Amino acid sequence: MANQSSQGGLPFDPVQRAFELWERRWGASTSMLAVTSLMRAHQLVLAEVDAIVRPYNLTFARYEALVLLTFSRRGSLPLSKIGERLQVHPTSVTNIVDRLARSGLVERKPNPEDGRGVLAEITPEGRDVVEKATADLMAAEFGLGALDTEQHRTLFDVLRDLRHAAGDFTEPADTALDDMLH
Amino acid sequence: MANQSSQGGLPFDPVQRAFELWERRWGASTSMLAVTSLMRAHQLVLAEVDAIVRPYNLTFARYEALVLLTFSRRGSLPLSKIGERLQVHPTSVTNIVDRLARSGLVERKPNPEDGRGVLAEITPEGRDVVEKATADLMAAEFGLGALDTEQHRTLFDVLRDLRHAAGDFTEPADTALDDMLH
DNA sequence: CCTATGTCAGACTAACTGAAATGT
DNA sequence: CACATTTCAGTTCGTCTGACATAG
Repeated sequence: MANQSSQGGLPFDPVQRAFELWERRWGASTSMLAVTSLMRAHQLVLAEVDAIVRPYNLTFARYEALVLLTFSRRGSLPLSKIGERLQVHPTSVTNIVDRLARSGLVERKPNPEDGRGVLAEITPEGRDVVEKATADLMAAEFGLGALDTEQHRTLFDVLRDLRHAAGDFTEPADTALDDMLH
Repeated sequence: MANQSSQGGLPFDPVQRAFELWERRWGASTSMLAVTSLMRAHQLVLAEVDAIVRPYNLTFARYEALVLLTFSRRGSLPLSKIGERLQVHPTSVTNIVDRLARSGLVERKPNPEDGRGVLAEITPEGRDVVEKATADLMAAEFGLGALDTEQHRTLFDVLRDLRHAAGDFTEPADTALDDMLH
């Protein structure tokens, strides 16, 4: 993407600097430290994955929608389901699917089970693009190559607590994933 | 903000579900798991802090710019410095400062040390708004009240490694912050 | 002359509101 | 009828490019 965030490189950690100044003014706040870290890390990672996926005329959001379709049994899903799973606004789903359809990666179909509904169905070309983009993303380790598996897992664990508290899902904590990773 | 992301609440963890399906198709990728977690957590936290700060007619980005100004010696900074510190694009800085100026929280001044430059200077009303918004954010623990100090710190540590690898800053790892927090 | 600072116009992504069409 | 699904028009936010005026 060669965007703003990938060129800078300050001689000090701006997040830590902000924390120190903050502390003098309002007292130490570890949540401020964590939130600031999260915002900045997100910006950097998003820039990287967007750049990787850009040659396929995708954004990361569009890529995620495409992946979701490949995971469905029939290769198609109602737009409403896409919005629910990816947590994107209905009008944004319309927009994302339009964009994918214009690129020929997806087709709009009427939903045979619901006259109101529209299905987005992935095309063969869409499947091809997903495979290629996925290979690139995995080769680049989604921009997280500098972290080890332990750290990936730590991130997931802490952020899962966060997401759960924020209402992202209601399922009680389970151990299924622990089994898979060990 | 009462936006899209705060209403849903799936009966299962969508990130974990995606990871499981992913694994069957392309093999386990802990970086995929971490990135997906990061994206989703960011969305939720941003929605929360934006909502907290909204009554002051601020977004979190505008709030951050305002805080940065209160940290400066003279209460003013060149727009270029603001962009550098917050990692936002020059045209976005112009935009953010315009918006703050329209609300009377900031004033544009010519830079006496550089005829090309413009300073954004925080107004007394701006200082007042920062104090109030900060109190609200700290009361809400920046939306991270569900996590403990240990987890905040863990998040910072892992994300600092990530940011460092992504070129956010060049300083070698140091222990100053460890001293402060223990 | 070359570079840095900021602004402007214009495109793009995505979220949001509110309203409407269409079906269940 | 109330409700759900999707679309549309219009707004906001922030990023980006490319061009430009101005000044170091």
